Amino acid sequence: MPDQPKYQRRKEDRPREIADAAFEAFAEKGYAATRIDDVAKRAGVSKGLTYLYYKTKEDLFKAVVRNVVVRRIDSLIGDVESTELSSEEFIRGPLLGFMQRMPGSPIAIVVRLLIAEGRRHPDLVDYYYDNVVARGLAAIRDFIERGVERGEFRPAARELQPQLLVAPVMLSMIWRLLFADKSLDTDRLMESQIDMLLAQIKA
Amino acid sequence: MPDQPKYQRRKEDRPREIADAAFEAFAEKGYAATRIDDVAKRAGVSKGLTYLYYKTKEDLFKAVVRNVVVRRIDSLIGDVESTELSSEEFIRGPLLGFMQRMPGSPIAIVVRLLIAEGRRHPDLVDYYYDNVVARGLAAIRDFIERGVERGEFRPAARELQPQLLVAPVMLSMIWRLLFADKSLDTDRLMESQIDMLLAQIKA
Amino acid sequence: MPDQPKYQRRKEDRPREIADAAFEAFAEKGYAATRIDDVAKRAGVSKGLTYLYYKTKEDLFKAVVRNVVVRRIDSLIGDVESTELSSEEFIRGPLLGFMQRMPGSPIAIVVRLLIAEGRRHPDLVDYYYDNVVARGLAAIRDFIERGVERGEFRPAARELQPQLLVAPVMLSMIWRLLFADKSLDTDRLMESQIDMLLAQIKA
Amino acid sequence: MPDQPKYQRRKEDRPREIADAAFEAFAEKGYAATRIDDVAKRAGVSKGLTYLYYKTKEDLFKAVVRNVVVRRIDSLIGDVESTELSSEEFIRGPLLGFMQRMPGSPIAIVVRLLIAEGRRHPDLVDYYYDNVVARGLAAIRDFIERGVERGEFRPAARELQPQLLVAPVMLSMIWRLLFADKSLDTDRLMESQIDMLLAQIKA
DNA sequence: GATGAATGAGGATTCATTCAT
DNA sequence: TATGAATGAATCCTCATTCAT
Repeated sequence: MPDQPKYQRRKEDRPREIADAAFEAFAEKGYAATRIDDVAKRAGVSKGLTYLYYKTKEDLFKAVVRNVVVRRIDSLIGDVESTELSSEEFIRGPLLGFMQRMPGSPIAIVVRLLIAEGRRHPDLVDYYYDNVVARGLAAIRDFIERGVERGEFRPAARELQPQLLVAPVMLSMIWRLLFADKSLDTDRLMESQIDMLLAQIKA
Repeated sequence: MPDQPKYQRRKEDRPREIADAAFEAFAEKGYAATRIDDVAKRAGVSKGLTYLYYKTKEDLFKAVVRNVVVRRIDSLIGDVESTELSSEEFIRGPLLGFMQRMPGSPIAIVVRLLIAEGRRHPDLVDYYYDNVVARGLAAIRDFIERGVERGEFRPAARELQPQLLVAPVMLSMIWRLLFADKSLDTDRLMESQIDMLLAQIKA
Repeated sequence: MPDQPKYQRRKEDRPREIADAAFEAFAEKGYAATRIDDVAKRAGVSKGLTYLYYKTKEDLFKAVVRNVVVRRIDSLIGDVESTELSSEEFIRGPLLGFMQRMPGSPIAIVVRLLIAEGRRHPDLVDYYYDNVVARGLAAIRDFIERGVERGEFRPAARELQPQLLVAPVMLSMIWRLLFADKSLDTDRLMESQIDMLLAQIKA
Repeated sequence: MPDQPKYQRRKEDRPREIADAAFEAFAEKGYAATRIDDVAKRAGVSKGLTYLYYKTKEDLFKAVVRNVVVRRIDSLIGDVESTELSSEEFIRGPLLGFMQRMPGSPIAIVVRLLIAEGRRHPDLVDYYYDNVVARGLAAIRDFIERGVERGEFRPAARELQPQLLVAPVMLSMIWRLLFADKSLDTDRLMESQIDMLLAQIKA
């Protein structure tokens, strides 16, 4: 197809296209090893254009993280909140599903990027904490509180550290990132954790 | 004689000194941002000498990981194995202590390095898996088996995924690496997990 | 109609407007450090339009120099020539005034630009020499000749190098460009020089 | 001559060699148009080595200016001060010679560089002012004072602006830099100026 | 063995210039 | 004409690696 012009104007889409390409590249190679040239090539764009939308490589990195986080986290959390199931049904159903999807989601990759580069981008870490971690933990606490009020959970459930629910998700993420081939039934891991937690807090 | 060196160092220690310096540097700045010059300076050695012992920066990185892993893991695990307590006493005592020390140990830093750079060093990841993960998991399995045989644990304990014990350790590691300042009682997290697990498996 | 342009500008003015904007920019930052984008923004015009009138940045530079030179030099010299004063009155009056205005005039900035970039634009230097320097020197020579013929100056005045009159102007220009803050009474400098010159050549 | 090793260690000489090469390059092309690569090539050195001695291009520029100034100005001024001639003999002899050498000296090139780049390097301009301009002016004032005390100059000579002596030097410098080919007898220009000045101030 | 001066490939960034709209 | 998105060559600077001493 020799008709493809090498010069196209698509102002609207470029920033997202470039950020998406950058996400792929960072995911594959990490921040430091990714060359802007690579990103541009992936996005089908010249190196210079990247700089039109993102002043520096660091800017691009930040955009990528925020982008992925805001775009995905809302949809993930959104799924969870719209429910009228009993607490246990909800946990064993939508919540478990949500948790099981995390290790394969782009969030996992963002986590890796943050672990690798977080030191040099404390504002990004803060952003991630505020928009993902804090919100997630709050959601869990609210959910437990509601369960207690409904009489589904024992009052002592309020003492539960929400991170106990997150821990197997975290381990599964890291496991997959590092040992993709070494089998671990991450789904069952989370189920077991939920079993244990429910045994503890059910009324 | 002003030509006398300030201090006499045995040549045999040089490789280790360099690797230790490199570990510090990598821990502080990450792999990419660490310059060989930094490492040499930290080790009190010239840049050229570094290359005498480690052909490339990558070699040095690998040596660092292996070094830290073998040197520390043995001592950490060693502490745990020499015991004649009951299974529960052991878990609540030495094992818990071991787990609680992990997030602050060099292993946590190695984990970060592996997460950040693992993609490009699959052999390192394998090495880490074999020498840390696999050994750790096996140790847990052996321990449970012994508990079952002793009648301290229910036979169903054999089905337990050892990663359930590791999960809160993992989460605590990552939490500290990223959110050092955002308080989380990681000690209590691990205790709670152990409480839950014991409730599940105790005879 | 919101589509109506805020102000209507005649197309014929565009080249001059752009050149004026470029003059300002070059004056402020120098040739190399001036971006075409800056010039366009100053002119209230798009970058592309600049290229419609000036094929390259160099073209623009040349236009700027020629522009400023022709537009200003004529007005400056014009002020001087229309007179019927005696030679001494003329020198101490209009000519001195003209000289004293030079260091603050755009000519001074063109001089700086030529000094900085002249090497790469010999044609521009020639242009400047022909249109400013040669004309100026000739005017001085003519003036002296007239004074001699009128008996106001001694015949030996013909031997005078016109540059003696220009020298303090030159020094004042450079002084202001470089040492704006280090005070020098440039007006008095030129007066003194004229005193000395007149003492030499007066009949 | 295939024996010339491409790898030579001459730590002592490098900085000066590089600065000298840079001086040449800046003199020829100006600051902005000079590539570090050019400088390195001229110095017979790799690009990287330049950065070992000069952290940035700007540093190199500053070193060049300071270098040239300090190295040359002292020798030039030194020639002048060691004398026991009468004031007039001194002016017409060593001082005139000194002035006549200026336009062809490296100082002239530094002047051009400062005029071109001074805006962006105010500290350099200050340095130049303090080390060249101020010292030069002070020397002239001292010299006149001495002449007055000796009865060789009239007391009114103290009112003379030293810049009157410098003006033809300045003009000659600029003239040569720009109009090398357009003849001007700069030597005679300075002689004439000295004639005029002496006529004014001689007792 | 040690040193650190020297090399040079590699990558971020800028900006004059082009061209689809 | 007029715009400004898009291009890509050019250039600064870094740093792993080499090698004369």
